[in-house]
Amino acid sequence: MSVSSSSMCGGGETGMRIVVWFRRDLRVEDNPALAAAARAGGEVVPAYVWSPEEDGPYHPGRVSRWWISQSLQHLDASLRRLGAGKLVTRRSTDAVVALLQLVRDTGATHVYFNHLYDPISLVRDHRLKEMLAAEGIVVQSFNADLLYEPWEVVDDEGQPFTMFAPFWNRCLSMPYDPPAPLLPPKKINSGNLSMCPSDDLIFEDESERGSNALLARAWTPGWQNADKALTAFLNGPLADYSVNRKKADSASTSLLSPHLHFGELSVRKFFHLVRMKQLVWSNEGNHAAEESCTLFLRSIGLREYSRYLSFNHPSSHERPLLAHLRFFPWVVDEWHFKLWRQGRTGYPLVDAGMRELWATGWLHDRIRVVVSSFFVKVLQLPWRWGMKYFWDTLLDADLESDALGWQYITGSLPDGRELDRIDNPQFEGYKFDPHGEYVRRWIPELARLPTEWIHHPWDAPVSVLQAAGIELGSNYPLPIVELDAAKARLQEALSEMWQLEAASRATMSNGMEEGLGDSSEVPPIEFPQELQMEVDRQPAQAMANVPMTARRRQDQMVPTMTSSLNRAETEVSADLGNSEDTRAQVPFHAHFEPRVERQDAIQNAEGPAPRINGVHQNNIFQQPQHHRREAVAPSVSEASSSWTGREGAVVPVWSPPAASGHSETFAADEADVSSRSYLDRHPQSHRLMNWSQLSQSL
DNA sequence: GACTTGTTCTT
DNA sequence: AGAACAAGT
Repeated sequence: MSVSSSSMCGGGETGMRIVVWFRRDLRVEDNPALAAAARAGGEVVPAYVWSPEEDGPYHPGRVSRWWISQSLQHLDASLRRLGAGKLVTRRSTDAVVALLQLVRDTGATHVYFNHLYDPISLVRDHRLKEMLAAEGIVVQSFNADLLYEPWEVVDDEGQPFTMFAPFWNRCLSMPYDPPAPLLPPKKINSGNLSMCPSDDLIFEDESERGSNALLARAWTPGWQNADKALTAFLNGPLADYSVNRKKADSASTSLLSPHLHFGELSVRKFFHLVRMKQLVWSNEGNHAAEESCTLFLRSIGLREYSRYLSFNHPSSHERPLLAHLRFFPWVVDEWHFKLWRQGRTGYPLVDAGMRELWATGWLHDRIRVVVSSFFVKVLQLPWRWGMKYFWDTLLDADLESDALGWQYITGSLPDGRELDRIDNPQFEGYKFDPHGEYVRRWIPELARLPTEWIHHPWDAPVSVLQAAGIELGSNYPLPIVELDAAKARLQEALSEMWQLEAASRATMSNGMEEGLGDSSEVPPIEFPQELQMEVDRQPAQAMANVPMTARRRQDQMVPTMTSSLNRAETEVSADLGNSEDTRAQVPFHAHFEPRVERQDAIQNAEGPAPRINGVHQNNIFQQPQHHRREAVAPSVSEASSSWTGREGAVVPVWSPPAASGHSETFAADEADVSSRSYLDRHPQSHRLMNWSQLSQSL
């Protein structure tokens, strides 16, 4: 190594020194990278790098940042208890650079970390591995996040699955079980890190402090708390999950997703414990409880599948998987987008959901489907906007899961929902919220409306509305888009989509050369201003420890009470107490627009609305998959054949999935030649993570 | 017991 | 839309 030992903060004796790089695996238990480091007996340098600029528009939102900060404190305390010095933290615009620096600072000889599967991490980790290897550092990476690595789960022909059901069936019938969870290491051998510089990481700014303090009332990040929550769920709501999961409030759900997202909880431990419960209940003949386990495991399966999909189709967070969807003429209407975010669409269930999301950073899975389906099918807004808003506001924001969810809703999965069938929020309302309690909790304006009308106030007799103190169009909006109008518009849009698709096919077969697709690519619809505010537009300064706010949306500001019990006690009573003032709880930017403007907007929506052709007019040509066989990158095929235990030195590297029956219809996000890097093939990912900027800072 | 008709679910 | 399932003829 080129660094002299005198400059090393760890003392510099010639032993094995291992940097354990924590990311979204903020736990001590069942953490393969940490366990391997502890077992190796060398000195362990636990490290965390905060480099949000790398994530481009998908850098963590306020609530996520709050969670990280809490979780890191918890992790640090745990590590110290085990004998580790301290969690070394670094602030950088480039995690790879920061780690190289840390390796030099500490004289580390090894770097261990656990795998991630989002497109940004796949590329970054691959680069890290190459650069460390070039410096003679040993890199080992591990599976901590999944039951099985994506490349382990393939169909009978050895191809990746393109549908969830067969994927999950295969996971459940693999010839070997997912590894049993590891216990926390008994002792971590620490070098002397007292001189090793750490940066203070700042995850919130002044304006966020108040809101964040409220989060702490409802959530306790940290792996040990995650473990407690897990136990509570397994012994409590799990048994009734199959009966209760339809209810819109969160009493029946596990509330574990933020813990899972940050890796505070090991899915494998989770999986094994649920399976044990299932076995017990099965033996007892408790059919409902057994079914609950099956259903719950399925939701773990969806999480697995989201990583699987992201690995096999790295652009699935920005481009529809089914090629024809790229021609869908999304309606670019920022006003509707705003009304949706504010919970002012005139459809009570949708509005209640959006207000809960804003207020708490949480939404029941069913309601997520309702609001996103409304977004995509009734408003026909670009799905990426909705996904980005979810990303910014959800406490469990997770790029892979959210991409899967939105692709599902958009009809971009071979086994997803059809795009052309509009769900009726009124019917869904009576399904998920039969007594209107959920709506009344989040839309106090409607609190006095009888259940009969609660999900369709526009049908209510004037006398009923008057008695309830509701004046539609002023107190509470009329539907911003009528369902019938939406259906008609959707049909139009779909036929336009098919026409464009056919036209592109014609162009393609008209003798354009194959493979020109990528260069003429039309970028996806830009995010509107409101969604860009969280991106730091300043040129990033290395090591600058600035909070990343250039222009910030007005913060979420309602107390965060996620357990419905808490909610019932505090917020409801507060809401009902003074129904006049509760508007203060409704998210809005600066002010409510005057009524007149709203009427305009409604008319506007029903008349010709501004549209732009979704994406890619010229170039959506599916790459003919000539290279199927040789399409697997060497490192991956090596990995899939030699991967037995956890001790891999293999970093998952994206490689194009070979064609299977379905991938004919899949968009060509994974064009061709295997020898080129993922980045060469994915110009959009360059854009996403500002690759050029990162390269320059090297 | 083979038919209907209705309901729920789909990532 | 279509499959799987339930409950009624």
